[in-house]
Amino acid sequence: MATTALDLSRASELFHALSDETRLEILGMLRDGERCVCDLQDGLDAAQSRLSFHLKVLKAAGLVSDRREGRWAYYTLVPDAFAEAHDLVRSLATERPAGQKLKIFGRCCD
Amino acid sequence: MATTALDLSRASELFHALSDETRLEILGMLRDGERCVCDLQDGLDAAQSRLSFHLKVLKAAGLVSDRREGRWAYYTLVPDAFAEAHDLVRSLATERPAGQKLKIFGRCCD
DNA sequence: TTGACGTATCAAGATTTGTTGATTAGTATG
DNA sequence: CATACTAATCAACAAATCTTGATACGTCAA
Repeated sequence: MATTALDLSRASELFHALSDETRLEILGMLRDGERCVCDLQDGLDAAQSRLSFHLKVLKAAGLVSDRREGRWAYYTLVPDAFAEAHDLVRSLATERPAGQKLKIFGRCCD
Repeated sequence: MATTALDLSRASELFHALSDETRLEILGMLRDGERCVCDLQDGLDAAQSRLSFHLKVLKAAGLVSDRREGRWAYYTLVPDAFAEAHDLVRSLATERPAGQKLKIFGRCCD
């Protein structure tokens, strides 16, 4: 009976994190596996603080996690968050079950 | 051999359209099927111009389509766009095939 | 034709987001 | 210890986005 009242604020956070090209490039690089920030910098040639800013957004959304090792920081994708995004997209596109239709007080335009 | 070089600007447009709570609410209402703008207004109690603005963003991203009938405008979900978003999320989360790994000129941090 | 209605568009302002360069904090190395 | 290095944070600015209220446009009904 799980009702599918999707969490709007979570959904918008997730999609917002995915809505910037720099961040998508970062995620693209992480598809190969874990990367240190310095590699990402080389790959994207983005200013260090810019990269750091976007990594922070991605991490806040739960899409990546980080690991410290000595003076380096390594970032990795978090599959669960992608699964979550995936599900959100699907439920948005899915017709609401008959019993759960929204009631609007009669169409104004009939 | 289809290479999966995902279209960043398209992806960010799509996710940006999904990244706003008002727009997600609109999409949520459209899950029940086609709606006229006036119904959406009732359902969301949002100013008319605000609604119109968000519908425009959704339409520009291809997530909804509109249909005119007399003085009313009806909006509907466009399943293809959701399928596209769906695929984008999946490919972001999917490990890049071995042959297509990005080459970075040696890790700076080894 | 006139007036009411539904919707889109526009201009102005507010808010949020992203960029840049400088600084800070922590860690390794000489 | 002093220095170099990685990365996070901050402040200031720039740019994009959202909101609001006003106006314009097309359509319907009297």
